[in-house]
Amino acid sequence: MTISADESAGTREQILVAAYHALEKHGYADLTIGRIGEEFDKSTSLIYHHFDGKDDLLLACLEFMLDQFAGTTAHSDHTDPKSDLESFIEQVLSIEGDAQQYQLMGSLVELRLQSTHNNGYRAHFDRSDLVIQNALAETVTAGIENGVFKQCDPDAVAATIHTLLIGSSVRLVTTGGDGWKTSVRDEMFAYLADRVYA
Amino acid sequence: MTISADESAGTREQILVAAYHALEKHGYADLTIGRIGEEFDKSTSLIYHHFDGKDDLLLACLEFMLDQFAGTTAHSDHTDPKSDLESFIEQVLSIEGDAQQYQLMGSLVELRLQSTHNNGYRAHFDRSDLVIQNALAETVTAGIENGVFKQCDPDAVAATIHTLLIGSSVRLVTTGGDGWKTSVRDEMFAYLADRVYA
DNA sequence: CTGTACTGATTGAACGTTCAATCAACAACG
DNA sequence: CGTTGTTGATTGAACGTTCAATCAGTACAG
Repeated sequence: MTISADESAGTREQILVAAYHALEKHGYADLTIGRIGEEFDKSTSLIYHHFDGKDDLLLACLEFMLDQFAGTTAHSDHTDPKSDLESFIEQVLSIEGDAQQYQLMGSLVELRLQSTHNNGYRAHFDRSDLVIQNALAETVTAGIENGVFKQCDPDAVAATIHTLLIGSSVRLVTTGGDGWKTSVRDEMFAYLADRVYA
Repeated sequence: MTISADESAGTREQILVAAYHALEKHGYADLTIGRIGEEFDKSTSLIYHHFDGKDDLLLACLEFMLDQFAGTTAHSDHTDPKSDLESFIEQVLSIEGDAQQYQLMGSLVELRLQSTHNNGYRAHFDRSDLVIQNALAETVTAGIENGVFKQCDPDAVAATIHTLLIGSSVRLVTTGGDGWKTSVRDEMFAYLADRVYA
């Protein structure tokens, strides 16, 4: 999932991509309008011609990323729900390898925390959680219909996995050790084996 | 767990308590040295006489809080490990009721996120995770020895619960809906019933 | 007299945002 | 065809605010 914008893209989209790259490079805490401006070839103040301000831009950038995610994840064929589930989990837990994705994950958690003060962000992450959880629940439902999974509550399983992955993301980007990681993975798979897999 | 400092306390501790209350009141994002100064009766600039700076003060405040936590939690008699475990979980999941504790939980997540840029914070939360996980693991171990719990890996169970609670904390302070909460609670207890309870 | 605790004023930097001015494209009109 | 008016994109400079940190000076204890 690489994001780029050639010169043909509209200015507004160029700015969105610039914000994305600035997030990758600096994280949210060190993100300034100036640094976003450095990531594209026009003037920094032009941003205010296309967006109401910093928050407006970042919110649009989040929507941009979520659409990107929804586009790639949605409409899986659901041939192998078990591997869909496990590779989704693995993708989160093994993100340390890619430095950019790792930084981006940190930025996303930082942005999520802004929901505390800002209702716009809160609305976004409410929707974001819904999208991700529904994708997970759909996978579980498909597995039940395939007979690969036993009867269970797909939404509850999805909510639990998602919450566990949020916790894992936070620990990944904020703590040093990784002894917890294999433990959590093992227990999560044991939970799935007990409660979900047929 | 109420924190206060009467006039007899040393100035350094008064400042720590002031920082704690400022965190409760404003959250980390809106926390300034000035606002910490408002929370105690001496001059704001006095802070720099007792601490190297903002980061130094907040780190000391975190240590202060962790010691407080370790003091109250440690040395439980472990008579009823099952209820110890469940009330710990419930305490996190039901924090919305207490506005101050809720704000503080948000602040703690915000502070945790600083580990991304700041090694001092990272070291603290490494230790903090260790303390909490060890407390949980001790409870599980006690349960196994009591015969209330079946044979399992106490550290792995502790890591999983702790990660799930971190994720829950983040969702609690950052999202609106709470449909996920009862789902997660139910699945978590089902996980415990399958993997831990005898 | 010496050092420690403490204070109020001040500094300097960073940052989001605004704004007047310029430029390029294009349509209308005589 | 050439002039003029209009609109949106773009720029660089500047403003106002916030905030962490510093500093010179005062009070007081030993």
